[in-house]
Amino acid sequence: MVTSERPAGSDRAGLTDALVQASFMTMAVLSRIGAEHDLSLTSLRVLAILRDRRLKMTDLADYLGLDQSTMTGLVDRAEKRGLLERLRNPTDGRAVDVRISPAGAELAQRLHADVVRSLAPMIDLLPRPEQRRLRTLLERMLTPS
Amino acid sequence: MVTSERPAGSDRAGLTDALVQASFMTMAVLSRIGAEHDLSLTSLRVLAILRDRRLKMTDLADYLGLDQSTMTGLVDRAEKRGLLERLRNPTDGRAVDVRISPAGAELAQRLHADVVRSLAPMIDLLPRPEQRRLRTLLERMLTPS
DNA sequence: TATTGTTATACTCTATAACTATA
DNA sequence: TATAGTTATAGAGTATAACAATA
Repeated sequence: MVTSERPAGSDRAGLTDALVQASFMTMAVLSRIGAEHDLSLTSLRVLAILRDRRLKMTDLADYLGLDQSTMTGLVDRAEKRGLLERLRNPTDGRAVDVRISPAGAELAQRLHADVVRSLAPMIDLLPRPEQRRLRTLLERMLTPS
Repeated sequence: MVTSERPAGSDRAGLTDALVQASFMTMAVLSRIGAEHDLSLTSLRVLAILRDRRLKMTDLADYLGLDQSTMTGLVDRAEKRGLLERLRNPTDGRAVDVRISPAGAELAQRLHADVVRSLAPMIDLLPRPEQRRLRTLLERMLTPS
């Protein structure tokens, strides 16, 4: 779970705990950066996802694992702040597309740079070659090739 | 000018992205497991933290990076469900200690096992020796030794 | 005076249920 | 009928400000 003690039964438990702990640390950084711009973790994610994509409300909700009604509120608030735009879907009259605005794209870029910069102190606790190894291992775990 | 070496900013960006992606994946698993027991990610964490510790409200809030007033509500709800107990702090009349209850400890153990089991499919995408390497790298990053 | 915790308040996030419009 | 999206509603999570009790 969160604590770092390892029940001496399974090998997997140790890696699980390390992964969970690293995740909470990462999320804390993302949360702080979001909060500095009045953005929740979810809004941060929406912005990141829409950086290079235009999606229907439904697809966005599926992507985030949220209900459609939740998406409505999220997009409402982001649109009101000028970060996103709602558009008519050209092929389905019921659907609504969401696209990032120029201001939103600019913010998203700044946020990403901020995340990289904020995680650097943690990452740099590893020497460069180990950083590369860690990245490779994580990517192999994320991409069931 | 401080950096005369090849800055490898893109190196760091790659690891950052992998770390963020792995974290979101991990958090999704934790959220789902929490939701199955009507627990938020934060409540899940509280339970995990108190598994082997008894803490003052303030220390708990600091640990989680939350305001004290937020802790009040979290502990209220968990206490009402019989998962935690409030206790008088023996040395400071203002302070309130929080301790996990027997029922809470039992649930926490079940949750931890659930997390290990749920992350196993992802973890097992790596062969065992690589799992050990990943764990070592993560722990080295988490523990500024 | 400073610290600990709670309460009051307000806003965001979230899901469920009911609704409208389109397919 | 089924799907896409919104609205209404309710509850949890969160912070800020004001407060009481204790140090």
